[in-house]
Amino acid sequence: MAQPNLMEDLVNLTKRRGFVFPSDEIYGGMKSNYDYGPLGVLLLRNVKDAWWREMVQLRHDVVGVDAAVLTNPRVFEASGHLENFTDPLVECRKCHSRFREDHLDDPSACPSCGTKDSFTEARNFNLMFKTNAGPIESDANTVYLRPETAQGIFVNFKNVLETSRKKPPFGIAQIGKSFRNEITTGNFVFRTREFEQMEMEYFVPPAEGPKWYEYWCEQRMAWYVNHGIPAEKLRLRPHDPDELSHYSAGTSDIEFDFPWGWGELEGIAQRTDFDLMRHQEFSGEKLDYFDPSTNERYVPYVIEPAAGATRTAMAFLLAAFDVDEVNGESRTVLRLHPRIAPYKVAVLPLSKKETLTPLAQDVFANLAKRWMCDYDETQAIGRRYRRQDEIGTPYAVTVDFESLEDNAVTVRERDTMAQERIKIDELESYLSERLD
RNA sequence: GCGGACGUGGCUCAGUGGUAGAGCAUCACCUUGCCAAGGUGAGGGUCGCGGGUUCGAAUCCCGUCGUCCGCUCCA
Repeated sequence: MAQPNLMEDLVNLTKRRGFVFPSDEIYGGMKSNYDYGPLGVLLLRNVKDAWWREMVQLRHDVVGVDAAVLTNPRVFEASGHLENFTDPLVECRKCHSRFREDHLDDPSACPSCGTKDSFTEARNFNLMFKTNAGPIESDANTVYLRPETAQGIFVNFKNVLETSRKKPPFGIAQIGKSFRNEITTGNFVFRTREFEQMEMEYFVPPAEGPKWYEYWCEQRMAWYVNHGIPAEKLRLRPHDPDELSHYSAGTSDIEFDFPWGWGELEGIAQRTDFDLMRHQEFSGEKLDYFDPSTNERYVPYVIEPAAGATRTAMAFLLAAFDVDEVNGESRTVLRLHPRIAPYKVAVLPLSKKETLTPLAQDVFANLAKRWMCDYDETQAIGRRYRRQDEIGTPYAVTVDFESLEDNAVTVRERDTMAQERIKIDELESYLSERLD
């Protein structure tokens, strides 16, 4: 059904039910910083786990790393981030519009006031956070918070190649926080200065670059669809040549139809051999691969699917948010894919009567070994179903007075509200068929 | 950073100079017992924060922090 205030409704839900809180709220908050509450941490972890499962666990050609956030400045000299990861900004003195200096030739970039000759001096603004390692602040111990996780993969290329017995085509995956001192943040958790990335660098023989680029574009689009985002809410948008990053020979964005317009969830970039060559040059270490089958040595080309975990979590929430009518009452339901839903199962004793508690807790204890489960015995059963609908729990298991006799429970499904009587012995296999 | 709108209990909002309110939510007890919003009771707000004007400020003024929209940017 139509959701004119989707964004508002979702933000309220995430606050009310404990998905996302503004950071440091009791001190007035901090701009565009968010903390993840009891449900949000589960959601976010599930997004990352689903990605890792697809990109690492189910593949024999990809391994993972977890590199440090604090990074030697030399890494970013080599990567080009110190030089290029900046925005030279000018401001119109009259209307205070701001422009990138290098975009001033574009006629569409003229200030709305019509003035073209009253700009401030260009100020270079590097998007990397800088700090100091050790007690003394000096240029000698400057370190940077990584603006992307990718460099932690490139600098470990040789280590992984030598220890993992992988050879191109193969990939190195990493999930972790990155930091960018963005000029403008906003749209809830969409653009924040601290965010979490899920990146994979896939190293291939140079000639195979285009082939693998297409392969990963398809794979990644399918991942979102398979995890519950309708295909019509997604698109793959190739970058124009002039919007390419300094390292890219071709990039496509996977974009989601956010309430405010299309926004990027993931970029799939052909980084060519740019990064490895530069690190080779700056570090003096050889970062190539010797192919014994051809007796050739080459620096691999890289295809990089780089996704934002936090904004992807938000896209899943937006796509899942639904309100429908049941018996004249409205029901808010998050139709999240079971793999993404914070809780997989809610165990609900029909009554709070002590007679049901031991069995219900027993059922909970068994299911909790395998899945994240909730347990709720307060108030009417219908109300409890609604509460679980609202946070996306795909299955509710109800223990009733019959259960004491027939050793069976009612399993209620979130989307259809259908119910089925299942023997407690068979509960785990019944659920695992639907959840795993 | 600039322009515009805004900021009252967990959520949605009323209150516009005279000692803080409602609905929902939460908790307890009762009732019911398979699709929420029956009963009784309770907890919870120095009205974002800091100054100022005033006998008196949620209400007026200034500053600040934060949110949303636009410019901008990108995972």
